[in-house]
Parts: sequence; structure tokens; C-alpha cells
Amino acid sequence: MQKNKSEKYHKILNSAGAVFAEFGFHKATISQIAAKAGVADGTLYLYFKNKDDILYQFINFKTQDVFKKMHAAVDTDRNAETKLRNLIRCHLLAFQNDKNMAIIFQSEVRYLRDIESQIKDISKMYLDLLSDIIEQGQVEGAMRQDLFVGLVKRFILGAVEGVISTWVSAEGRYDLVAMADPLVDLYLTGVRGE
Amino acid sequence: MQKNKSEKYHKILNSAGAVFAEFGFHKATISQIAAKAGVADGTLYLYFKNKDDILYQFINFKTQDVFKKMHAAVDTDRNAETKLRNLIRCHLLAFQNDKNMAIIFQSEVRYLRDIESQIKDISKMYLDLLSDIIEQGQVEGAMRQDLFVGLVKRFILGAVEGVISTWVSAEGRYDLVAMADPLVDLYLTGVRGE
DNA sequence: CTAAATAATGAATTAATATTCATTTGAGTT
DNA sequence: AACTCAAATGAATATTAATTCATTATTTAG
Repeated sequence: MQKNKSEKYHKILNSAGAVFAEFGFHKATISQIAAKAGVADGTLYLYFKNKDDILYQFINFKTQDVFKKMHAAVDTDRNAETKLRNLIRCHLLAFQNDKNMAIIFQSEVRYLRDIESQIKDISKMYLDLLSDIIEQGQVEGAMRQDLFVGLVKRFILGAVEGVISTWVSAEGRYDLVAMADPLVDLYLTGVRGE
Repeated sequence: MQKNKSEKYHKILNSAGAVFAEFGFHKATISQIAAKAGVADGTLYLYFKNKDDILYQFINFKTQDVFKKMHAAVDTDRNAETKLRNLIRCHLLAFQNDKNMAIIFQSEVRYLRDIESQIKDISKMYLDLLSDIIEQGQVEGAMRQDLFVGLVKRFILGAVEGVISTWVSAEGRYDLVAMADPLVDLYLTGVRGE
């Protein structure tokens, strides 16, 4: 198995992403991925330990990439509400720009947790980001003091994921990022009338 | 394949639920399920078309059961906010009482969508229930007029699912139903300070 | 230009298990 | 007790696709 992340490595990873997204990890075959990448079946095993490893590397790679962006997005402002808004916008944008990733994250994450428990829980870093924002918001007085942070962060992440999930089911036919502001608005002020 | 839903049919369905929940659908084997149900491998094929069909029937059965309960919960009151509260409470209770179902719904539903697109979208009825409640809330003046119902219902369902998902990850070690009121409170008034 | 060394190939092998079906069991009937 | 038929069995089979590895191609170094 080669060590350097050559062009071919990324070619295979991308092809795998497309095939996994279309057929699901279990129905996807090595031959399909190899064909799409324009290499022989055996070649995949020069770059990856096995089929599971391809999924693992895919998610690992994408996760790191997305989190770099999210951190950057949060760091652009000092205000908690703005941070939250930027985080959600960034999140939706990243998934909108990479539908394969969106599909795979949505459907294979639990299987992945089984095969590689060492992997950083994908939600974990996200939830930590949110905790910081909420706690800061409370200090600033912009968010209620009586919030149970453990629930609030789950509430926020769950709702974003739900919105992404719907968008995926709709084959990505509308603008996902446009949901960011209405969504944050719901987080902040809820549905209750004045 | 037998037609009547005999005791053995349910025995197998339950065993399958336990095995699917523990190992995941793909790693679970027919032999495991048969052993747990106390029957021979071949017997499963008298009651189910194939392995996929077992999962399909499991989800179908549980879905119907849960929806009966949810409808009943919503119908206990005329007030929109109360309806919402009862729905969420009922949802959390049903999943708390049946952890196998919770695990399977969380991880295998997308696979199912592939094998049996005829199945009613599991979220569909739920989302319709929510739409009705929200629209009623708007009429009553209890909920804001400017809500985008399509987003709000996704927002609500996503957040509940996120909360359930966390509970499952925590091996169900705390009281899930206790999350209902704080959660509904978040839906209604959001996180923003006064 | 030749010889290592490295990379890639893809047919053959392996492994895992879902599914089948010839046979057995057991309950009900005459 | 002998017969019938449905239900159940589980060893044998079929299938599917992941993985291997002997062979071939390509690149690099002297």
C-alpha cells in the first residue's frame, strides 16, 4: 500500500464517493469503483487496505476538510449569534457543494463507527463548537441562562441534519444555503407568536 | 410463505430486531436470527421472502404501531401547543420503550428506501402531523404567521431525531422522555435571551 | 541502453452466507 | 394404526464479490 497521497489515490477516493453515494456502501462493488477511477480492481489494494478502509479514508478526509472550513467560519466574528449564523451557513454550503459527501455522511456513519471506533466522532467536534458558542452567548446575555447546553447543541445539530437530509431526498433541487437564515431564526426565537 | 401472522412470525421478527440492532443489518446473519428465535434457518423462509423482507416487515410493523400511538396522542387535545407537546412526548416514549427499534430506525432506514421504495416514507406521516399542528397554531395565533412550514416541520423532526440519536449513542442510560418538555420549550421560544 | 525497482493488471481464488429442497416430524382424521 | 398434509429442518448448493498474486508494464538510476 502506497504512502503518499498521489493523484491516483484521490481519483480512487472520488470515484468511491460517487459509487457509494449512488448505490450505498454495501451494494457498491470494488469493480465499479475501479472502473469509474479507470484502474484495475487490484490497484485499489495498492492504495487502500480493503473496502472498509476506502470508506474510512473518504469520511476522514472530508471531515477534516469540512472542519477546517467550519473553524474558519466561526472565527470570522466575535459575536455569538453571528458565529452561529456563520457556522450553519458554512455547514449547509459545504454539503450543498458536495452532495456525495452529504449522502454518505447521512447513511453510512453508523457502519463506519463500527469498523473504526478510533475515528473522531463526526458530531463530536461540531457539538464542541456549538457548546462554545452557546456558552459565550449566555455570557454575553444574548442567550438564555436556563438553557441545558447538552440538549441545545443536539437540538441545533439535529435540525441542521434534518434539513440537509430533506434536501438530499429532494435530489438537491433547491438552494440549501438559503435555509440558513430562516433556520437560525428558528433557533433564536422559536415558533411562538408574540 | 405463510400468510397468517402467527406467534412464530412475531418471534422471528423480534429476534431479528434484536440481532439487527446488535450487529447491524449487514453483519447480522440468518443463522443468528434463527438461533435466537429457536427455529431452523430454513424456517425463516416460510415466513419471509428473504433477508431484506425481514427488515422491511420489521420496520413496517413498528411504523404502523408507532403511528397509531402518535395519532392518539395528538387527538387528546384541541390546543396546538399541547398537541405538539404530546406528540413529542409520545415519540420519545415509544423509542425509549423499544431501543431495538430506535437503533434500527436510526441506521437502516436509508438502506430500506433502496430495497422497497413502495414503503411509506417513514417521515411522511409524521411531517404531515406536524404541518397540521403548525398551521393550526398559526390560525390560533399561538405561532408566528411568517413561519415557513416546510422548514419548521423538518426543524422539529430533525431535532427530535438528533436527541434520540444521542440517547442511543449513550446506550440509553438516561431518561429520554424527560427531554420532551425542554425540547418543546426550545421549539416554542428558542434560545435567545429576553 | 540496460537493469533494477516500482506500479499496475485482472484472472483465479477464497470466503462468507443467503437460499433451496429432499427429508423428517407431528398433528389431525378416519 | 395407517394415512394425509402442513410445518419444520438443516445439510448441501449457489451466488456474489472481496481479495490475492503471478505476470506485465512503466519508470528510474547507473
